[in-house]
Amino acid sequence: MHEDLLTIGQFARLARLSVKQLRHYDELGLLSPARVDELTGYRYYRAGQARQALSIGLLRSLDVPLPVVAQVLSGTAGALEGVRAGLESELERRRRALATLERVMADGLPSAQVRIVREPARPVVVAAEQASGPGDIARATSAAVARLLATPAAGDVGDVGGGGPQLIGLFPVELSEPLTVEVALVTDGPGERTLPGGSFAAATHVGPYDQIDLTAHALLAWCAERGVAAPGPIREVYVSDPARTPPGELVTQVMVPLGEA
Amino acid sequence: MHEDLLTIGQFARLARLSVKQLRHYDELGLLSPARVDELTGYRYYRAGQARQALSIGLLRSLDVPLPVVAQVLSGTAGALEGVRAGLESELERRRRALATLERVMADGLPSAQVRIVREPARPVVVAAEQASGPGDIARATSAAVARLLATPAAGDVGDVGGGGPQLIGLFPVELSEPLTVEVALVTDGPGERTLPGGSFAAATHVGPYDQIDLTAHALLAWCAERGVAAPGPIREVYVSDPARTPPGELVTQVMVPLGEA
DNA sequence: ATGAACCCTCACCTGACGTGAGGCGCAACC
DNA sequence: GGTTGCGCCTCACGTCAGGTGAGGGTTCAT
Repeated sequence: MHEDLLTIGQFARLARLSVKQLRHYDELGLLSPARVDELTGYRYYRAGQARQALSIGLLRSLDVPLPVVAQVLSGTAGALEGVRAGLESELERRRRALATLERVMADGLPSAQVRIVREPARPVVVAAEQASGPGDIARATSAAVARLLATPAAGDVGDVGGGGPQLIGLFPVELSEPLTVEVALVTDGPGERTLPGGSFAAATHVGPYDQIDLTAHALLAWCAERGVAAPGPIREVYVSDPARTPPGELVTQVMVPLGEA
Repeated sequence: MHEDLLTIGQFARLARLSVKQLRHYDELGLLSPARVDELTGYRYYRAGQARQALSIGLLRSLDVPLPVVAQVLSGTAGALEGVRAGLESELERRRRALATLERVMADGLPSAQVRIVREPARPVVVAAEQASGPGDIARATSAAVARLLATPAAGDVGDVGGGGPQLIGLFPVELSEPLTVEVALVTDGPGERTLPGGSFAAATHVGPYDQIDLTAHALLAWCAERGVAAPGPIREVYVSDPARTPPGELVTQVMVPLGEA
């Protein structure tokens, strides 16, 4: 009687999905067969359901998770925006990861030359920013820098070595949340805070900012092998002017505090 | 006695890994503790193992899978190349997916205007290429086009409408492997093969080639709702010259065969 | 001695299916 | 009317790199 009903295999070919996918979507209530034989459990679909099935396949090929697909199919507007944002930041993260991986392949696992330096305490003004995870540190840092340089109090800044204002990034050693990134700007007069001095293990990073992890890891390995745990945040001193230097030649001092001595 | 041994928690802080990760790596044999208390099962690590642990964390942050991390740490050269290639193609796929998703968000789920057209049989020369999966179709197609246009037999080509040589892509409806993509070039005289004519469901795609899926899905939905299964490969007729048209304005005819009638 | 912090194993959860086992159902052919 | 072969069913387990929690033992400092 129901000659316009298709078995799951026929429908799968029509919709370019696997039988397993269709069963899974049925189980989730995302696409229920038009009829299910109560005795045998056989699923039967109408040809008209193929549009829905194809839409699921299309959205899945765009990496939209099934719960969001369900929202889209039920007509919820704007359900895709969160997915889009997530995919975009994931894409950006992967872009950086690939570039860094290529550098690791060229240079080998990082092993920087480590020096011990002594730094005086410095008066600074700071801007803090919360990062939602390790992958968000890059965004948080540049946001903090922008806020700091836009502050009117930044008029009284030092001009160390003639290289423009001296910025120092401060990053917690522990990656557990909440992750607070701080950027400090060295001032001439007394600042709102004093960045403590002391001795540091330091290494020079040459290359894009998003590959600083390589040098930081080498530095942390150096410290760890000596059983030293950093008593404060890792510092990055931005030596080059990113507006005038190509990313591959940017020079950054990376420093791990060793103590006040 | 062993005062230089660290508990798993201390070592985890030093290496910026979670305790769970360290236990997992122990289980996999990737990073075994220096000593395991036989009575209590407590794991103890040497500070010197931190470099290894940090390297694992670094490579994991670059999306290198743990088995490959193990190879790298055991000194296998070139172990990363396969990973790099995989990450690169995945990155490219995600780039396309994001652009397509943004178009879906702007235009809604695809619903193209479908016409029924009749096409004559045409003499053609063809180039075939294997694709290793749905994500590889773009590469395979452009490889086939390049091979076809480099063929010396392409001298006798038609110049339909003055728009240069007429290329037609042929893509199987089923996405199961092996996936063979073919590209046909219409010739004036008798070709090596004859592309069968018949009636087709056709829709016009405007936009980049990697978003043709949108129009194809709309077309397949149209066919599926009428219970029609394509008896041959889907055709794409490239109307615009990709060398002279920006990707957003490229025009392509997408056609699903309906039969010989 | 006691409490806090630390550590152990075991078991189950994530997403979106793929794979395979073991067992019926269905259509067609002889 | 039997048989063959394919299609369909459910159930259970694997993927990957861990996270989460239960329930219980250990270590260390008061």
